[in-house]
Amino acid sequence: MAPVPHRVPTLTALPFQKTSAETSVGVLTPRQREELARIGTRLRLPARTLMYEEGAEAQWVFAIAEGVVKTYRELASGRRAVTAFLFARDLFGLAENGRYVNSAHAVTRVIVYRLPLAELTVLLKHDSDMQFKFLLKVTHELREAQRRAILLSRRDAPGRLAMFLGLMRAQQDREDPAACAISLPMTRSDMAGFLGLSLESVSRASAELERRRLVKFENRHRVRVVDQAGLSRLAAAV
Amino acid sequence: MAPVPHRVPTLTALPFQKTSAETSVGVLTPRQREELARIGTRLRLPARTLMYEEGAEAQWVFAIAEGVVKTYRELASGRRAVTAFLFARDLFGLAENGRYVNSAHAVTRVIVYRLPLAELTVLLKHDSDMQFKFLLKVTHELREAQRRAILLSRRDAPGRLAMFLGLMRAQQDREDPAACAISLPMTRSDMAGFLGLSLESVSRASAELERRRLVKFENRHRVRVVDQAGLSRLAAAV
DNA sequence: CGCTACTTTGATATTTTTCAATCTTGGTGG
DNA sequence: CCACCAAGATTGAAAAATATCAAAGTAGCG
Repeated sequence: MAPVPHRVPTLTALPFQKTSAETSVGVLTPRQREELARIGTRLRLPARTLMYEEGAEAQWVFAIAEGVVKTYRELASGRRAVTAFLFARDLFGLAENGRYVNSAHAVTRVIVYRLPLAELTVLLKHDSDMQFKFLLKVTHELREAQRRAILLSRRDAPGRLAMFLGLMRAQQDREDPAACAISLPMTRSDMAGFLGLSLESVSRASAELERRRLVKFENRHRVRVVDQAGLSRLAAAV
Repeated sequence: MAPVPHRVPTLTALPFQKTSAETSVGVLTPRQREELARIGTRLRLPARTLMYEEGAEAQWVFAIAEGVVKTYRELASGRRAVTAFLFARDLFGLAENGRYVNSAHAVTRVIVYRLPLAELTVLLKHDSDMQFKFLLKVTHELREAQRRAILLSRRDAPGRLAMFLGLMRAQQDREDPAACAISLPMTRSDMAGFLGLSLESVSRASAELERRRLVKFENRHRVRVVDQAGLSRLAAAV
């Protein structure tokens, strides 16, 4: 896949129907990207920026051009449940009854397009083809959420972590298929919030994967896959 | 909300933006419902009918008029992970690259509309307003999947079950707001698959909720809520 | 260079899973 | 109409895993 310039917003998703080439489509046309750029604002935000909070009035939808974002909910216990990690070409901030359902934080430095909901709605209703691509995208995110639910239905921490590494790898393959190292820009605490584990369990599961010689942590935010087959086997052994 | 006749297919979802009344919109117009009915086939299926299997070629999308459907995946371990329970006015069977990502089974006797994917796609691209309602619906299902992920990130079985009962209650409130009993048409095994617990744990959690006098099981498929406040408190104590 | 936030490691407690046996219930056929 | 059967559900005891609490170790950043 040719790299897509990020001067203007775009999306990727898999189609409903079979395509001859298995490339992910849903990429917007240059024309559609210009239209989005016209109604939206390009923002460059430092890491750890709070982009919006759960329950706040939702005026915008966001499309990521670069970087990683997490969406999460604060639970009554004080725990933060991470609902998703989002990457370049992903969409987030779809509100319910005019209010955001999650909070959103920049994990790394990010470049996002902030799209006003009202104008986006008008645009989508006028451009049926673009709307279809949004539909594909949201469907794609639904399937991602289902995959995560399957991950969470596992009981063993090393297995959950192995699946998580698989998800991250698949994500990053789109950007750089040759990479044999997986980047984990989020903290262990974020991972714990995503994996439904305690922070300590994530740490121990990491050590366990390393002990089994499946991966090697080059540093806290970078894992090299040592035994791809073994890691995949563990990830698939749900 | 007035009951909607099910002669023709429909959908419900919550809007992105704030509506004066908080009723769930996204309900199709009579005209749109007729268009769907025209391209689709109304099917009446007995309980336990297999509607499609994971990996099969996806020719149709389904809309439920009556009854309950489960979508699930068979895991390598033999466990069945239930990805969703679906009810009247829900949509399922959205494929990826022309193949179903889950299998679908009728839990009860169901009436569904089977919509040919190719024709539906054309229809959506022509009827921008209907497509927007599909977008709302899929977004709604995405949020449901996120809620479930939060449920799964809990560790305690009684808490998970309490949240599940809350979800079921919210679902059934749409149909019959006055009901103080929750119907659980699925088996304990299905619930276990949805909750990421063992069948035995679901059984024990049910007994525990009853012991705490939060609910009373009238029979295996029907629970009466005895202490609504206590049940909600437990469900919210994530 | 030292602080602070993040991470790892250790020991114990809690919870669920697992394996096994028993009990119910709904459907079927004599 | 009743008895039987099989699938589904419950209960019990032991084992396995993670959570929790506590303390020590790292690493990045000013």
